[in-house]
Amino acid sequence: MATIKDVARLAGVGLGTASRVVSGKGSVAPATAKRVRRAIEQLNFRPSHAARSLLSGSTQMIGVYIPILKGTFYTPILQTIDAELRAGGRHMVVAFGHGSADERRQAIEGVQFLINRDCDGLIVMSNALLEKDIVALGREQPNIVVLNRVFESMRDQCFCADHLHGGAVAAQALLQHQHREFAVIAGPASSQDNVARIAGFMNELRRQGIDPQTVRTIDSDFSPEGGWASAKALLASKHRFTAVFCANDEMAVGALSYFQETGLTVPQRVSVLGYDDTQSAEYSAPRLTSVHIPLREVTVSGLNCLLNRCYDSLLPVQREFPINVTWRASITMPHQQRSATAHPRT
Amino acid sequence: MATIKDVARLAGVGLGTASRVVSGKGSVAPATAKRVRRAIEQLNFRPSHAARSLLSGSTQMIGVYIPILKGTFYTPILQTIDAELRAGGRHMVVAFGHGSADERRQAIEGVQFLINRDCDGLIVMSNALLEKDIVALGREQPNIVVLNRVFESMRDQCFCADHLHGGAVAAQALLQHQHREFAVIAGPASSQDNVARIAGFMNELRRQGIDPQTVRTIDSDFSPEGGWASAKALLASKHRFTAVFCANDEMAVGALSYFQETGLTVPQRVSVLGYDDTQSAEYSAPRLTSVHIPLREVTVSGLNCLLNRCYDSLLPVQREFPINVTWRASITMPHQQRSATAHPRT
DNA sequence: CTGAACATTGGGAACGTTTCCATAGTTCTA
DNA sequence: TAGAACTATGGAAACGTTCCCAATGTTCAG
Repeated sequence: MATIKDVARLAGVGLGTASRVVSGKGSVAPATAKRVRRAIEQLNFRPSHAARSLLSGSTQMIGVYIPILKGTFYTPILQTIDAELRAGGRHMVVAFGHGSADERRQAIEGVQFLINRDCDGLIVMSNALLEKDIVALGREQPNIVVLNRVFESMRDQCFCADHLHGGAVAAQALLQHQHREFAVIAGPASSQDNVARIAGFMNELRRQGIDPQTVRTIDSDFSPEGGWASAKALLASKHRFTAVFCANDEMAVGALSYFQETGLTVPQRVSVLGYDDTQSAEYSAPRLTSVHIPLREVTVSGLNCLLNRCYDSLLPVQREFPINVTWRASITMPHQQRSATAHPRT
Repeated sequence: MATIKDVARLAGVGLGTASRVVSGKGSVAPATAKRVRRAIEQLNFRPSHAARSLLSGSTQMIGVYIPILKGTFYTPILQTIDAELRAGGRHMVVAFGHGSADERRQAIEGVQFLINRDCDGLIVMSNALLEKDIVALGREQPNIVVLNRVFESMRDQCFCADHLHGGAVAAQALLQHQHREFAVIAGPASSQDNVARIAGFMNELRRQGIDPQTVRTIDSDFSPEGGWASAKALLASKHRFTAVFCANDEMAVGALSYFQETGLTVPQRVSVLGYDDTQSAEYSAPRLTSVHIPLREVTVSGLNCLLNRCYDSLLPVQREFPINVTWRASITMPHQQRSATAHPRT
């Protein structure tokens, strides 16, 4: 690989001049610049990032930690980060957890890995991390932004939609359609955003005169498998409900699948509401009505906040994110359906 | 950030000695090593990758280009690459295309970007790239491996399941269930692996005495939207069929969604077969029977081949990949169903 | 006791940039 | 026309490693 010295030699100029042409800083006589550019072309010279990083102390590299790359939730986030970053000539390096056990250790290791790789900044998503973990990590690399979760000790570096409100929106959607008997398929209790949306849902129910005690909640794990199994458990429990609120779309899809298997048609016999409005909601059978979280805006704001920290730029950052529901086909009025337990074919 | 000089000074040793302890090469007296390690601990020293790269000429970084991160096809690939790489202390940097128009230019730019970032090697997936593009790119960085597609000029760097055979497997699955009237929802004609699986499907049909002319094929785009629209077009065309072969799961899911909307129950009235056996097949409604491609093995083999090139390791590489079908609920015998066009409720 | 073999150590050179300073040449001002 | 103010240029220093060579100390065979 040609170096800038080769370029300088070929162009018959000094090292400094060649460098000035490459980086575009400082003044160079037009004729000289042209000669240098020709040499660059001829040698197919491209500056070494390693050398630049060494000198500048900046790698132009942002690390992203994602607990698991499965399902449709995280992919748009990565896509967004990559696009934004690459537009600015920087790049993204990713570390994934591999799911299953010991997520906390995985998260710590993953983030550590990214820090060791000299990332200028980090974007972290994890429910398994504890407050003290993030604090410890932050000591090594203060440029951290957290998505979809808030740590009290660093609120201004956390970007998260108001899931308490999101839960309320979900409840309203169902109440609006005259539903009064509910079931809930919740995410894991360890997930902060899950508990917020469930709490929001229950609060709104209470506010509208429905006793949260009457709703049967099953805790699951955000996966379609979990949704499927929860739907099964729900039906087995003989609890009466005309609508199910699922804490994310993946579980809703799993539930849809189970209902279909048992001949309980949606929405004719049960209404189903999803959450997140991810791609899996769009073409499920039936298409899933879901609470829409503007994840793109959340991501961009978080990223911008990070870039502002790392490179003192002044990118716009937004802290409030509107939540609404995307209406599709999985919800109808209950007088058009009979209670789920009434005639399950199972 | 502490440097190795600080470590040496604090430990009261020379630069070389400190370096020997850090890298674990060369001999150091146990007592000295201990002092150095303590200094490392105390200063929280971590070696600079930039400096190492500069000296060694290797970044320990593998670039991955993916045309678009949407749906469930590419995510397990990324997950696999990340896990394998990270286990070896290396890391992955990703560049995505943003879909839509001009995929070829996007792919070239994306790969160029990765090359400029000094990746030691590249994994590329793209149907839009031309033979000459990959050749040109290969001149700049010869360590390239291509997944799920084969370029004639670099067969040994391409890892791809035998989709011609995959298509045949698909046909057999349907024929086995007594189907004789078919429709096909195909991927884009520009996609090499798509045309292979369709050709394989048709060949097998012919071999078993069915005229491929009698099957109605609709070209689509691998997306659920496309599958949905194609299913609609299929029904509108009044073509008779008892089974649909979809060239990937995403389109199959879209088709399932459309069939559900129009009351055409699957598999009672139409059988649907997917391809790739991705996660979207697992919890669709009904669960989708799909041709299983061992994508993990393909990915690992490709990656290993690349690592062998980059770091002359001797990781195992596999070139033949078994294809079979994962049976779920979307296929049944046609005498249990009536031809799709017979009574569409539409 | 002597010299050879070996273990341990210190420090300079090099990797490929950018930045800064010094120098030379050129234009402008009074 | 003298000097000031620029512009254009070359090259040394520095970034943080690793590798190599030289130097020192230690052990051991004869």
